[in-house]
Amino acid sequence: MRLFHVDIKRFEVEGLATLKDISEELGLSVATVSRALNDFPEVNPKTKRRVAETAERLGYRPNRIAQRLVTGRSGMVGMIVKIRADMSADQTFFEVLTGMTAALASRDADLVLAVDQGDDPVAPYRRMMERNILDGFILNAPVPQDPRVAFLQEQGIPFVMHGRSADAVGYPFYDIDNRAVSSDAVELLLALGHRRIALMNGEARFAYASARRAGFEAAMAEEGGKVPEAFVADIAPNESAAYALALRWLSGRAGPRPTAIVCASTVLAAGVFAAARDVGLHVPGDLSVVAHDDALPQTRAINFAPTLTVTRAPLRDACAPLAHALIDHIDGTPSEVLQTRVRAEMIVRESTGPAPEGESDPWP
Amino acid sequence: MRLFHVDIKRFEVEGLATLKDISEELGLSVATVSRALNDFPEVNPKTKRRVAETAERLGYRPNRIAQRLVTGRSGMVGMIVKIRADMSADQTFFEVLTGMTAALASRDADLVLAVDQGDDPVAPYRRMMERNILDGFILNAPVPQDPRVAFLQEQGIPFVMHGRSADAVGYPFYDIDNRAVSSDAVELLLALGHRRIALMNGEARFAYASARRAGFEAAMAEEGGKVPEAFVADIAPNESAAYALALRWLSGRAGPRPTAIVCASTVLAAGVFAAARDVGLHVPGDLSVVAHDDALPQTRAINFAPTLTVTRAPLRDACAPLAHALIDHIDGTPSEVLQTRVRAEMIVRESTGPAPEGESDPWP
DNA sequence: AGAGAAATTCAAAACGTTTTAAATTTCTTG
DNA sequence: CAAGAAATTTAAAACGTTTTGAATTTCTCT
Repeated sequence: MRLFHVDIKRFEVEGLATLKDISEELGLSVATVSRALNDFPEVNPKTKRRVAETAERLGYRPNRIAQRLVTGRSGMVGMIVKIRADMSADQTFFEVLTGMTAALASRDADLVLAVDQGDDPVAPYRRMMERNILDGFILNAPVPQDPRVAFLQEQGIPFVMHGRSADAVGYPFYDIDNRAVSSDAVELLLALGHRRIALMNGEARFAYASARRAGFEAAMAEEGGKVPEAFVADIAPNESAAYALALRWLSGRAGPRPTAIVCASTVLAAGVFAAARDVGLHVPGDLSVVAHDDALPQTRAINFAPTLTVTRAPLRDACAPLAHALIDHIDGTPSEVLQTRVRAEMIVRESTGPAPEGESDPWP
Repeated sequence: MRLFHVDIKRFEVEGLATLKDISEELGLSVATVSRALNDFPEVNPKTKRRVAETAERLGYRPNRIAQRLVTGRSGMVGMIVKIRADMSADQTFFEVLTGMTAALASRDADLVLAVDQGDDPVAPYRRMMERNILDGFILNAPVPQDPRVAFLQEQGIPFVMHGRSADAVGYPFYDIDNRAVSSDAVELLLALGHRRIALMNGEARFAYASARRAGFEAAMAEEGGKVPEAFVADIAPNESAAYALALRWLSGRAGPRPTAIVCASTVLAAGVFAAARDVGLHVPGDLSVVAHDDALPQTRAINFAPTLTVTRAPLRDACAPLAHALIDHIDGTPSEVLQTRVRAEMIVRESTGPAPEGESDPWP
């Protein structure tokens, strides 16, 4: 690529002042102007005021590129968005996007998005890194042994993860206790007398799904129960997949009917509700349903009839902590103090009730 | 914001070579290494080869920040995405995104996205411009007297527009002939004997909707027809709005029933189909339907039953021309030669047929 | 061998900013 | 007033790359 300098200059913003302009007008050095604007303590307050006023008047704006060249920092952090073949993205996409944009803005940082449709999870990071413009990355949807982690750590690129790829990791993250998401739900249902509890989990490839399955199975094992394989399922995150599976479970075709189902999301719960209705089961009289709720506008648990009992962890609550963690990490804070674990809140609503009479037999 | 240099350096990529490393190893000047890598004609081919091989071996990658500082170019172009209050975006979003990303990559450029939920259309551009990192912008969904255009032109920032805000504009664009979208549909329907043709248009605030209304009304006027106001409607781009309006039209509550409807999108056509079915009308026997088709995967005209007659202009076809126009414009090509107008293709399928017997009376 | 032309490479400046360490100025004290 | 300390400002180098115009090298011809 042949780069030109002469013609391009006409596209530069007219009237933009540099430190040099300010220094000439005030009879100060460029270094002093820079130190004044950056609030260095040894600069006289009066000098600081004069510099600030002149900068304002001349419309000075720092050249971020020049800053980046010297400091290695641009104030821009990246996020890669995975696009599916059908041109959709995870439904949480915009929620995260807007929350993260706002949170980063409070730290004078900008979010830079890029999309990816490829098969190599690392390639888009490599590509964005090549520009050498970004300060760091925000990662989400971790898988066990996430190759992105290895790559970014090897390259020494700061990043934070929404979720985590393992229990103990060497990077900053914000994660809910996914074991507790399942075990809390199981404990509530056990307390209500349920013994045949099924898990409708998220996609197996994600780390959160592994943790939830582990938490579910551990809680069931505490009660002395071993759940049949058919009733612990990892499925695609859509209502129709949930509907089909729930139909099989509730029709008795897969074995004894569960009296309760723990769902990975409110979307799956909607499918379960529809299946229960279609086989003539009443929620919660015949079947109790608990779901995990990311508190997305489109899938509100309170919009369900009956209202949905949930483990609730608003996705949006992750944005500010993640943004701050990333900026702090870029500033030099060690990873260990930037790892946030939160427990989802159990909110009992109408979709859970006592196990039906005569339906307290455990899984065989 | 206080910027630091010392501690941050530990995040720099290990082992990255600079031009200086190459020049030292080969005993050449930094200038020659640069000129060799940038294929300057006066550099000896043998020298070029030696430089290229050494760069490859040392893992040299250009520091884009340094290039940007000298040339004013970063190879990154921006696009602002409007997010609605319900956390959704235009359904064309991902289609444009992926197409544009690929097209820009072929020009060694990257797309940088930012989201906006505010009320001021100009503010996000101002904010992104403040970083002084982007080479230009891609704009879409123009409105008449688009304030973004005025702002970016005043600031001398290169941009291209998908669509245009007026008939004659001073910036590069890629646009379909929206007048012809309507008039082509009307002409087809007139040729089939239809006289009572209604227009279900897009949102009035967009420039394309104005053009389509004008084209529709002009084509109907050619036939000596004046369409009643009630049958030329600007509506929200969703199926339920279309369904409700079509019900009113087809029930006869708004006046004589139209024998044909021209829809702004396939989404609206789906609403019209549903309404026709619900009032017992047959498509195309009782009602012909033509829609504009952006050829999005989710809203395929061939997925309709009966298959849909459309004016077709795949949204994706805009991506490469827009990407190239922007890079060329940044390179100095004048706007006038970067303005592309395309005519949508008329594809006649099953949803259009002759006007029903005894239904050839024009609008009153 | 010398002169002139052509080919090739180089030194230096530029881009705008930050920061180290030195220089300069101001203040305090005897 | 002079000396010393503290406060403030500055010169210079750095960041990595590009490009102008000059310098150097190579080639050709007499």
